[in-house]
Amino acid sequence: MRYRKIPDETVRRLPVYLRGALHLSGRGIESTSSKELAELLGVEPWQIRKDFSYFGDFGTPGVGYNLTNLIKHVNKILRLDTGHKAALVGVGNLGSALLAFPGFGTYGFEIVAAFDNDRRKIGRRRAGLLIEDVALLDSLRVRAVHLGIVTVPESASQDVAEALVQAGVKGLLNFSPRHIAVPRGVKVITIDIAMDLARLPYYIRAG
Amino acid sequence: MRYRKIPDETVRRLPVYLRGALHLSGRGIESTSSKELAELLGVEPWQIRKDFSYFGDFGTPGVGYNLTNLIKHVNKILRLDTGHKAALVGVGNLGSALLAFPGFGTYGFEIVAAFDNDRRKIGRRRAGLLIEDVALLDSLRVRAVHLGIVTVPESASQDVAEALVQAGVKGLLNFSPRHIAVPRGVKVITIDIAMDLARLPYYIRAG
DNA sequence: GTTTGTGAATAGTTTCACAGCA
DNA sequence: TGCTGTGAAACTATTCACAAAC
Repeated sequence: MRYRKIPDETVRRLPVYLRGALHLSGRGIESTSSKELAELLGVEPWQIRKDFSYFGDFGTPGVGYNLTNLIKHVNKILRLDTGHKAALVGVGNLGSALLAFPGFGTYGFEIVAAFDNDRRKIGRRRAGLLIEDVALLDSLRVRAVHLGIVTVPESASQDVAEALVQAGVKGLLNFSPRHIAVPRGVKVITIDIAMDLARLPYYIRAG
Repeated sequence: MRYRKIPDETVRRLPVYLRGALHLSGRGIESTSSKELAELLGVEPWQIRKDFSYFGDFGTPGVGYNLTNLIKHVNKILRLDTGHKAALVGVGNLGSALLAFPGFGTYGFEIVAAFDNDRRKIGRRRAGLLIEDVALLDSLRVRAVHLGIVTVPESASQDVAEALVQAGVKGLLNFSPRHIAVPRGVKVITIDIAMDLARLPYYIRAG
């Protein structure tokens, strides 16, 4: 059935399915089933079918899902079909690692700008990208960059986020361990690495 | 009330509260309220109170929460009170960044070993830590290391995970973009950075 | 026979509203 | 008065089971 409200959890899982579909497709496979995809991704088949059911008929009963078709549809739903430019702010250890990280290309992202406030870094290059002065963040508006990756220290992340929003950025991937307040219409996803590690010991019983 | 089943979502949020409590405590503040903590962390006050209610009486009605007490209790619930040793496998860009990352200390973690399979890296140092041969992962057992951080390429992560489990590791923080299968009793938390970024465009309307 | 798509049942989580304590 | 702690209500998500499609 079409046009029901899409659960947030479904949106969270769609990139997982997309990753699996791209993986299989990259190996020359043309179609898959919810069972096969579920096994690959470590999820349940009915979850996949249910999630896809919110968006319409992806598959063919008795046969499965055509991968090209599946990838095309999920890309469209997630608005990944047009490609996206991102700017990274904070070229420290983590920032440098992300600039060199090939994984963003998988989903059609390209980091087109890097900023820092350190005079010794500005003007240099990392992973082929010129490091610009963070004071000149506003140039992102004319460059049509709508995504920002924040890898600055905790103490600077709110200010940097505000500057990015000021420059027209609509989505932020925040690696600093704190909540970032943004206006309506801007979405922040925070990855707090230490915090994720902090959940592990709870699940380790009688170790 | 004590000893109800603790929702997974509550366990996921406890490190957030801990982070907030540590932040306030570090500024010399002695007590807080669910309202103040909620504002700091960008969550709702009743959510905090509800979550804490699963574990017993943390607070004082009319007053709030004593931060020292709160931190001690949450640390204990999350089993962070004893400290944990972690080993990192894969000293590439991301791995190197994580070795230098100070945030793990916040929750009592220490990375005590780093491994790679690259002959040119083995024997060298990163962030003060000797890079060891991944073939000698088994030494982790006698070193009582129970947590592993996996920053190897996708193609190697399942093998590395199995070697870590073989060496007695009970919890894995996986940065490779794929599902890792592990035996019962071992917990994996996967951070797929590109995938998190891939969710952003969906939430950006009329941009 | 196989696999999808989905209502219905079940399970889990969030939110409310307020009693009770300091 | 102010703030916690928590049942109950409202909401959301997962799981099942099977009819329909190939």
